[in-house]
Amino acid sequence: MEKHEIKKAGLKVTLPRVKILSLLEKHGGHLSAEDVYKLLLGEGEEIGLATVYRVLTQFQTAGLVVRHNFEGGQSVFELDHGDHHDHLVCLRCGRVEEFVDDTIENRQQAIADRHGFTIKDHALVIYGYCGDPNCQKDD
Amino acid sequence: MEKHEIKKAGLKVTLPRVKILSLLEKHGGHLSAEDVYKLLLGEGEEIGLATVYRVLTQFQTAGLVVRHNFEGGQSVFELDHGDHHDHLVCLRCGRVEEFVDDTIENRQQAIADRHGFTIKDHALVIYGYCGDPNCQKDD
DNA sequence: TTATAAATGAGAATATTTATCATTATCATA
DNA sequence: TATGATAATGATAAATATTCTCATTTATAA
Ligand SMILES: [Zn+2]
Ligand SMILES: [Zn+2]
Ligand SMILES: [Zn+2]
Ligand SMILES: [Zn+2]
Repeated sequence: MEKHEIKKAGLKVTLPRVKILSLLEKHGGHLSAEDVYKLLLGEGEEIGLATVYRVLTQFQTAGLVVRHNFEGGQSVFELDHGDHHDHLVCLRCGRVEEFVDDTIENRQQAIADRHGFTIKDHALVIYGYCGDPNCQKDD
Repeated sequence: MEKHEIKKAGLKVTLPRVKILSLLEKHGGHLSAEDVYKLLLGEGEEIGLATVYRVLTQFQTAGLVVRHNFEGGQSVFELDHGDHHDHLVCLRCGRVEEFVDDTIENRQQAIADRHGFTIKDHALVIYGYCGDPNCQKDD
């Protein structure tokens, strides 16, 4: 239940927080702050955009969600299920697919070691055209 | 010579374009549009920020520079020497180091194939703390 | 040299995100 | 359950990054 997760994160259980977390759980995908805002408005909820940004950032700090900075404007957020993954993003339709590759993950560690870096995070995004015929046709 | 590269790119050879390209060649590193703007102002050049953005975007389109969207606000630009590479970014001092790993590059292609994606581009950024003692100490 | 088309620079406009602050809601305690 | 200290909210302003507009200047080919 959302309330428990929010409490566990050390945050007060408020209506906006419950609504945002529920939406992320229901939707599943990768949503921008504005997406979340508009979807909640569409559901008849009263919420402010500033609150959405604030809460998403708090959820990120608490480890409930991850933020991704794909190309093009807005950050997107998704629930953090603890399973790190990287992304394929379609430049035509915006579809996002997820993947993990242990070989890549391991190579990154080796590279960081060689450069004397301590890894805190990483982001691998493959941009391209997804399998949809409309996205594959070149113009 | 810069003039030739600009002409080759199908762009008129103008003072701002030559200055920006020279700066990128001289500096070598990863500069934001604002960095470029301020460095040129510091050299006594008269140039507008809008022109810097415009020209960098044109250079990117022409394949003279690459744009990277690291975490935290501004895009950064570097000369495109045709040698693709990915980046290590220090979260403390901002240092940027470059690397290429053929294994990672190949794995990406395999992943895209499996998902039916046609790769157009990709970005791999490893964030962490670089070797500098000031950056390694945790607080 | 001149005409034409393109480029520039200043500032307005847009887009995304964060900060401010008066009001409201939460929740531990009584 | 009522209360009050404290934290959260939402409207709006502000900050940040980038793009657009347009009058003026500049490049280049004839
Ligand atoms: Zn990964
Ligand atoms: Zn994902
Ligand atoms: Zn790469
Ligand atoms: Zn680089």
